[in-house]
Amino acid sequence: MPELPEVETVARGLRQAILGRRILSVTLGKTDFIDNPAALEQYLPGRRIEAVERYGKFMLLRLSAVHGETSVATNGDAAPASLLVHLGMTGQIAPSPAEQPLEKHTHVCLLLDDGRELRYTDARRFGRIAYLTKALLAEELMGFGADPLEVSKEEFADRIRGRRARIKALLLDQSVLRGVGNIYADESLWRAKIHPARLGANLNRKQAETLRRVLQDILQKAIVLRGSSISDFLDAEGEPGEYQRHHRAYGREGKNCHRCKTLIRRAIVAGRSSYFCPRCQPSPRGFAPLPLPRRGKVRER
DNA sequence: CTCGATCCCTGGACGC
DNA sequence: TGCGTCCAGGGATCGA
Repeated sequence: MPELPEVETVARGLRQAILGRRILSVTLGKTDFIDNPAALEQYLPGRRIEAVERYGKFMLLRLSAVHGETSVATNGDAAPASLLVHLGMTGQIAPSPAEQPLEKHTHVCLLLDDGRELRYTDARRFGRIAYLTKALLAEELMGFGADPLEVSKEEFADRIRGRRARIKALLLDQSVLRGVGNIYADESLWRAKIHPARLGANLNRKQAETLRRVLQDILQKAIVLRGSSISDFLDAEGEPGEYQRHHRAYGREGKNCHRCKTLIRRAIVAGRSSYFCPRCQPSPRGFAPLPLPRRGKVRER
């Protein structure tokens, strides 16, 4: 599940691999996850990929203007634009030699001017792709919260302590912080010894600052290790990440807490499976974890 | 404002 | 061995 570290890893790989390439043509498969498929076919060819940026869990491929000849490009769509890519749960994007057979679930192929194709595959199609003009992009990015790696102590505390929602819900809310998902929310709460079901407003300043600090540390370490591969995340080079080996809470139901040996438990918080240590992360009143499953469940390495 | 429920989608794990 | 069922989850949306 690509979150900030995974998306950052992919963006860096893409930056190395396709910066400066020109898009020659577009081939689409299933398009129900693409905002306006016709716009991709109409406006991408001829444009150069000038930058690859990350914004929360989005990747932004910055595209050059289409210059010169008139073509059919009307309504101001010759200006610089962006291709927005969200990997959803199972999205992968990577360049391949154009002659290489297509992986299953390949839905977008961008033929590049060096003979390769930038291919997007996504089994579940929870991802999103959109061709956006400058104005549409600005509109799209409105309403997102702070970058968790950049957010100041004061802003973080304000965004968390001013809210009566559960801390887990706040960490997952992209309008509070952009880029945190289920894995890094649980990992940072474990490190900060804060139960996911606690309310943001009930955290004191010290707890909020601890949470910010460990979240930043975890995200940075995860980026260095190229993200977590728990199901099928692969980066732009087709390589898995390594951070899953460092998970202390996520996916560890029934295993020992690395601090106190108590069994890690699971509960549904904010509609998501949440993993925590019932001893290190004291629960709010009346909040019970799910019963432990009798048989072992999937394990990560 | 905050909550839960529902939907989208497929592959893999699990139970019998 | 095979088949049905459940679950994973980011995000949108809707009703309470």
